[in-house]
Amino acid sequence: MARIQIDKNSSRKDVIVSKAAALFREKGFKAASMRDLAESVGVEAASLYNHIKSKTELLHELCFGVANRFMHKMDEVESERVTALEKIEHLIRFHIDEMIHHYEEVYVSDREWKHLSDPYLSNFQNQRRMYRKRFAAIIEAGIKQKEMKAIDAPTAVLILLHAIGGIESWHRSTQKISAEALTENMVSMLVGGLVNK
Amino acid sequence: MARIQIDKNSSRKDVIVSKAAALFREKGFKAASMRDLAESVGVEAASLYNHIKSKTELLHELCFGVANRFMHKMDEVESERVTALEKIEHLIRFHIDEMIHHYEEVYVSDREWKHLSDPYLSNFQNQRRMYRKRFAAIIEAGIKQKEMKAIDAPTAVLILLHAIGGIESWHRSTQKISAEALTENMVSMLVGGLVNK
DNA sequence: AATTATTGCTAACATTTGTTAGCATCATAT
DNA sequence: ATATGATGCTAACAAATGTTAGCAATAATT
Repeated sequence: MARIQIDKNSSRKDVIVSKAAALFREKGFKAASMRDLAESVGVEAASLYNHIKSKTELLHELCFGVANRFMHKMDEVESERVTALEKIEHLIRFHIDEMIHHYEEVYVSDREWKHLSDPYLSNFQNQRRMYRKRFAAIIEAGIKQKEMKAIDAPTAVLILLHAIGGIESWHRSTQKISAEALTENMVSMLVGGLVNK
Repeated sequence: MARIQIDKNSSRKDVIVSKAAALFREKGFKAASMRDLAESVGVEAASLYNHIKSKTELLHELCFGVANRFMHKMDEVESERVTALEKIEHLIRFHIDEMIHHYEEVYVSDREWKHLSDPYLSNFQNQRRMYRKRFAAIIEAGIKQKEMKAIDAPTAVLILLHAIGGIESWHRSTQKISAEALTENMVSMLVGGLVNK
């Protein structure tokens, strides 16, 4: 009889959630079936329900796991006693790092949250809006201090966040430059686009 | 008896494809059903098949319609007799313009092409790869001419294309700045991130 | 060793899905 | 006015989907 293999510090549910992230990333939430997931876990579809309540619960776990990490980082960065530009760079580096090392979860959270259902959906959207507002506020502070050029802060946020999402293409490319080189190139280009030269 | 309304220069199929773009953008290709589409067109689901062969054909039309427009523009820009930096700016402006005025099609082509099936899938992926290669080549030329700073060209392409995809958020935001302001802000930040200051 | 709680399997379910067949209705051209 | 092709409708289909029930096997606890 098949059994879901676990290593210490991770429950069987964790294994399922993690496999779900990979699958949802590859096929999209809607196109990924519970039977697909079961196969990737090495078990029959019905058996998954001993560990999870529903397919959507998997999406909740992924989306809010990611959202919470970003919110926590925002708290941290906001309380740093450094220039606005440095705060922005810290956030950018965090985003890049997350996108490199927790690719699947972050990607799924970013692209598939539409398939959440209320009240989770509104909740998630609110968190997202808040996060961007706080991000924009830092940029506006930097503009006021003349550290950055006078651009529309919400637009800058949108550019930054989506640009970093492009790391998806890096993951899928056959000839990857190193993670460090990728990071420095991105930071250089994105911060370079903000500063008051 | 219901009838698909057409205005001159657009067939009934065009109407369906256009409604499909809006629907696929909103719900995603997999989650959007033919019955949804039929309702949005104002007709019964089965009636759609008098005009189209399959659901996937709709995705083909959208994806290759967009891809062709971008390829055509690339041909045009490559043959311009201007600096590499100007070529890049032209491409950026074209992307922004497409994303503003043909939002739904471009967005769907960008996010849902995974659901194409071979041979269309490979075909589309190839076109995409080619486009990015040509884009990167222009950047590399600009670097050689010292117009831009020495960054990894494929990474720069990935940043540019994904950043512009962020216009999606602009469309959905309640308080939009004008399309012109959006364009100039984006160009300023993206070109600013490239130039050798 | 015996009992209990976890975990997995088979079978089945109700829905939803894309699509087709067959027929009715409309618009257009003769 | 009649014929013809285009367009629409109802009904139905097979396949795929998420999920549940009931039972068997395994692991954990006493």
